[in-house]
Amino acid sequence: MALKVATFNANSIRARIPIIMDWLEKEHPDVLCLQETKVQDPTFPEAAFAKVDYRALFRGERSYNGVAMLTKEPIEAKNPRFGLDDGGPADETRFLVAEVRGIPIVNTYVPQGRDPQDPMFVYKLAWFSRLRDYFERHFSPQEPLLWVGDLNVAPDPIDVHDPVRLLGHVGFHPQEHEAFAAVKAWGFVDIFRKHEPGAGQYTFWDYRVREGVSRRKGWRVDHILATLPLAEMSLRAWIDIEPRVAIRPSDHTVLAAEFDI
DNA sequence: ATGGTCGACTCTCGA
Repeated sequence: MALKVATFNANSIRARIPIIMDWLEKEHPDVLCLQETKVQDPTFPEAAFAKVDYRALFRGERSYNGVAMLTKEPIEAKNPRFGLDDGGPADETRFLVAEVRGIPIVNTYVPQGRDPQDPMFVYKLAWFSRLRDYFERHFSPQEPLLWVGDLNVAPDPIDVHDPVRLLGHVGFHPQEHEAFAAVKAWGFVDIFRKHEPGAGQYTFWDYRVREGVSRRKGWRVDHILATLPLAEMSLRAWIDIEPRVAIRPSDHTVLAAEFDI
């Protein structure tokens, strides 16, 4: 049986309802993880997704952040949980874990970092370290586990359009590479890379770069990672550009993967 | 090209 999982930084879920609904109807994913929903919980557009038979888990705030998970199947009762649990800032609008068909799925909106000189950059680096600790405390690399979301880091030179010029910028900084690699080293396989080894495949284009999509000025900062036993069951992974070029485009687009479980 | 453009919301901030 196939499990189709996708992730999308919506940059306002209310502004993207049409393209998200279209994508659900086109692809029928089992799970769609969303970041930057930018909406408080009472205003989350739950009914729109219920119309196309998706349940929603969400935790948001006004203007910033916000995570959600849309699923076809019920979420198992022992989950979900929002936020980290290490005594630091929980960041409930950036971290959501829920179990679908027995597989825990961690959906994160990693702090963007703003600028390497900004205190939020240090916070971002620490966030990766806190994530690794979370995985260490709650899970085993020998068990199926998915980590998806907007991780706000392009891991390798092939993941940005100009690795020479961009090296040292937020999102493509050696300290971020190190921090992300340390979490991956706990036991994750980059599922997109496993299936698509080529350069120039991006999930994000800065609005401010003119004709960024057609000129391929992108970044691969959204990711789907899996522990080894689950990675061995992955069938394919792909970036769907359509939500980015729709009438009301987002700056990110959809990343999806399919597993034979 | 250290700019540019969105989205949320007061107007400027975050990305």
